[in-house]
Amino acid sequence: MTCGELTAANIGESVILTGWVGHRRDHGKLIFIDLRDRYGLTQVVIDPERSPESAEAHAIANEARLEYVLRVEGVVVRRLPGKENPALSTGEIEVEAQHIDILNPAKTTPFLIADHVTAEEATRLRYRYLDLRRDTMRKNIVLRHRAVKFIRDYMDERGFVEVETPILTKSTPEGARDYLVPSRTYPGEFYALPQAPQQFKQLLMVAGLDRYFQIARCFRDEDLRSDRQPEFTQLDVEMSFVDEQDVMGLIEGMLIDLIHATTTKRIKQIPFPHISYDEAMRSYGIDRPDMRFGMLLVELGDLARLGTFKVFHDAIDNGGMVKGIRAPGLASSTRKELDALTEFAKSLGAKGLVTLALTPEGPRSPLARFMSEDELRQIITKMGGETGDLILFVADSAKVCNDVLWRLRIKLAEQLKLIDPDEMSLCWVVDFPLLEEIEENGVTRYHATHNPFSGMQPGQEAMLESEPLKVIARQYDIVCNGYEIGGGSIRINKADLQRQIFRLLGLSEEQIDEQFGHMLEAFEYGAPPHGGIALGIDRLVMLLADGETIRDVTAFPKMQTGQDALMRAPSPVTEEQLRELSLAIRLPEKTEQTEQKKAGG
RNA sequence: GGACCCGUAGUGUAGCGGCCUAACACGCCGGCCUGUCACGCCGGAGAUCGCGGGUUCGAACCCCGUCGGGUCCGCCA
Repeated sequence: MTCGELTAANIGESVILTGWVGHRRDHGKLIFIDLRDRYGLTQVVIDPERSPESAEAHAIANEARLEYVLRVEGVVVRRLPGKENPALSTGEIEVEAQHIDILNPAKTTPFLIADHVTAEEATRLRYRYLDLRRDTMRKNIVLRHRAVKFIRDYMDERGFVEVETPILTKSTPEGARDYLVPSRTYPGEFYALPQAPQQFKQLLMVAGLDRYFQIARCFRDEDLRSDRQPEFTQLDVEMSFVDEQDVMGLIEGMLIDLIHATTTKRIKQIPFPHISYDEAMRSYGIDRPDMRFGMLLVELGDLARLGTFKVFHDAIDNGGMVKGIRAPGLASSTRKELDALTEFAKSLGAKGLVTLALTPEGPRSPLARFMSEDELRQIITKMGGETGDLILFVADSAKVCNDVLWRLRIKLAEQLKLIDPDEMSLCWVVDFPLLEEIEENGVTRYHATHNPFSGMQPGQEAMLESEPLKVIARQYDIVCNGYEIGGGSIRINKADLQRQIFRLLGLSEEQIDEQFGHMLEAFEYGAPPHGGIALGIDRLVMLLADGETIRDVTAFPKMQTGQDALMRAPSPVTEEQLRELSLAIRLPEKTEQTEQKKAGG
């Protein structure tokens, strides 16, 4: 019998409940205890004058404190008329205690176990087992279970086979920093924890497994964010003899059903819209557009050349652009509010913000001094401005314009309450460039935007030599509410083409053979055309749960420093353990600067 | 590696140069209470204001450093 299941239908039954003391309301004679377990809350009432046994129960209830573990024997009774609690599923009844055992007392907890009480992150994580007793946290963990269960069933029903791939594997040069595990038997050599099962799943396709998936743990030794943990879980999928539509169709269907099965949220648009990378950057300034609201970015183009406004002209002359965003109803913003927006923009790298307020009395803007009324009107028309709007411009490089405006767009939407919390907006971002140019130690080189295994649009192989940056990948990202929740591609399955990509990425023949020889070799034994996708389960569940951070949907997450506050990891190991692994610790030397500061105080 | 925010009883907050002998709520301890449900009432304990240094007649409050947590950039799909 659980604390969540008793209803009027059980009236008269003798029951035994076990759980934690959630609340205790002591009226001197009468005592009410809200007994809590995973399933809910049941009110236990202790009346000392009901019977000789209940007097004994009363004495024990008198001792019980918050979070004590109790076993209650009693009878289910209907609550007195007018005393029902409609907020509770068990609110029609209560359990009249005949006998109570304290199974275990509890120290006063460092924070109250209640949803309206929140402690600092570090305290919550240090006592995670208490934090997880809270209603929302427990619901999040259960929701995560249901989501993963749903996904497993969905994939299974469609013929996918879940295959476990190694956790101890090989370090590879591309991508994130690896977590390394020293080998005892091969002194000086290391395993690496997988950043993703990418290569294994492709090898499973060569093996003819045809439809693979895995709820896979992945590891990346990079700094944390609210939506990034060093270990995280992916739904990893790979399929043979498929094209982009097959993979996207499968995942789209799964996400729609998953959202409907686990939440009451509406999906803004089905089928999910497709948007090209270029269009996403143009209209949203970011490759993971939040499509729950409008306020698209607009580039002024030649209109920026109207008038004599030097800020605009300079931006264009320096190869940049002028881009703006229209905030409905903000024309009446005060000087102070505009300054705050400008400060925000500056903190993101803009030199400033050019404002244009469309007040009922007419446009108010620094621009007015530098152009005619007619010219200003052209710009307003281009921006779709209406009376009452505030238009904000950034004049800079494309990168700065986009960086500033996509954040400004989100900030303004939150401010204007344009985001409906009951709505989810998903979209596919497609037509990514295969390669991008990055600068590393002063040297520019090519870098795979997704991963080095992504294929390219048919017929573009020749462009790899002539204009590699214009090659479009067969890649697709799935974006939900402005979060990238997954991405994948149709892969390369030909050894020579794969080798060419590695070369373009700057790997020597020796490196290719050493690092990826096994893949290239496998491709020579009849590798089928194949492609797949990986979805970030943590982020996905966070969105389903309306969470602010993936820590809230992870049972035992790490702090931003990468430490586990509960287990106190990482931690030193013994000299003996190091010796077995042929390892010696060489700590970084203290910098002279630190010493000087201390001495100079 | 960098920027910003936070750090005051167990928890969450207020106080932001002298009205502080540090306040409030919840929790904790004691007492009262037979219908509460974030019960109520009365009383009590509990804080060297993260730590170190400085400025000042005087610092929780200002400055510098440092530690811890968070958000972000870099990094990372």
